[in-house]
Amino acid sequence: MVKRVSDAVKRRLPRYYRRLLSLDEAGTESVSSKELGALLGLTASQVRQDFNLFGGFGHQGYGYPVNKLREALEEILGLKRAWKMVVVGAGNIGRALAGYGYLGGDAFRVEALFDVDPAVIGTQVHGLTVKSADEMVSFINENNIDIAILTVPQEVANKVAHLISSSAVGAILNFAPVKLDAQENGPIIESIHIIDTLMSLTYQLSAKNITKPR
Amino acid sequence: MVKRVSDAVKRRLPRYYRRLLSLDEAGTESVSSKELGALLGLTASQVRQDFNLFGGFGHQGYGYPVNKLREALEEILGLKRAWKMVVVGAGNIGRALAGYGYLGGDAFRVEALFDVDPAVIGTQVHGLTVKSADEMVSFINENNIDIAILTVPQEVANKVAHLISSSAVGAILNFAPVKLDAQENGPIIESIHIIDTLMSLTYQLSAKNITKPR
DNA sequence: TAGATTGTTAATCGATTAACAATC
DNA sequence: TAGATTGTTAATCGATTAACAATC
Repeated sequence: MVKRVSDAVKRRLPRYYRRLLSLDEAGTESVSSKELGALLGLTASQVRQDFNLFGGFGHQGYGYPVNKLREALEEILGLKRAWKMVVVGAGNIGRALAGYGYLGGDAFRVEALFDVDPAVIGTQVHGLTVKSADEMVSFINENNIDIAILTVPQEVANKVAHLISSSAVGAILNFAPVKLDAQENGPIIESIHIIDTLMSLTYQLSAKNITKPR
Repeated sequence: MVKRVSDAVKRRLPRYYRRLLSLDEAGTESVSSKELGALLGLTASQVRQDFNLFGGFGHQGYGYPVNKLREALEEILGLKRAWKMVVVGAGNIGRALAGYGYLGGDAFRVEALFDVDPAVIGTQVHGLTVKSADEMVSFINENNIDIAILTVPQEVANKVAHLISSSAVGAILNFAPVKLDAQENGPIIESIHIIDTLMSLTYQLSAKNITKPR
């Protein structure tokens, strides 16, 4: 009954959720596929196709009940429970993410922060004491960590990712600007390449200047 | 002669570039579309199609000259010049990005960091003195800033984005978890929604457990 | 009821993959 | 030369859009 969920849909689900959350908080009772599509830059068809992958949430002539759909998405996205995370690498980005609180909610919790630098180990970051990377794998396993956020320098990213993959962690969120080698039966990997997005901007800015100089 | 570059290609260009850079630094002279595709998880066809959008860089029977292709991508992506940036919002992520240095290179430079909090204004972050948001637009215009990195709380993100759009900035890199309203003839906007990527992970972790419990 | 809007099938569009002649 | 690999056209695949009967 459950159809295949494409990557494109997978990426849209959080966007639907965020918007439905804000509609719900604003007290909106229902929303049509057309309205929601307009808010997100999608067609009404696309919205309906997407929601129908997970079941019929709408009512003809009425639209979708905001609260009910929000709840359903919360369930689908796994936001009804808390997820335990560790941050690996206490550099700029790592330290920033260690203070991460989810939109006022509590789905994501950073339980520990690791580094290899003796000068950094033992220091306090957002109420956490930086731990030695030597303790990482055992900490992940003993504390049932779900997600490891990888913010180490690119030179060692794959080495550290391998180490993480030897633990029981479920997923890695990678911020290093390298492609991590996927492991057979290893953690799910998603990457955020900030530098790629910056380059995409400079590409567009450069291309723009060719056709339409400012 | 230049064909339309799809969003999918636009997102692959930085990945090609990063890989070619590391191949070049490793002294590799040539790479075939098959080899490069394998390194990036793409088909050889796709690699050849992509490069052919920008001209014939390859040689039959030989492949692509790494250094020449890297140079070409550097040109295409606009990395031969420096881009001036400001960070708007001196919170966790903003402060982290203010210390941003590009992969040892010098294409991206953070020139200033702005905030509205009087307690933060005037403090030092990575060698920069946090400036008042009141000075932002004039600073952007007087210093020919190319890119504004937006790291303010979501509640004010669109308001601040509007303000930024009233300046001469070319692009906004948005980290706030909201969709920014696109402006007619306004800056190019790209967003990095960290929370969306986390939700995509928990979706996958949840879906995984339904079919294959651990 | 009449109007609105869904769920779902069919049509379209675009991106990816395959194929292969050209040629280094 | 023979083998390898490109550039490019054609085929396939999948995602998006359109259409419309069902129905609230």
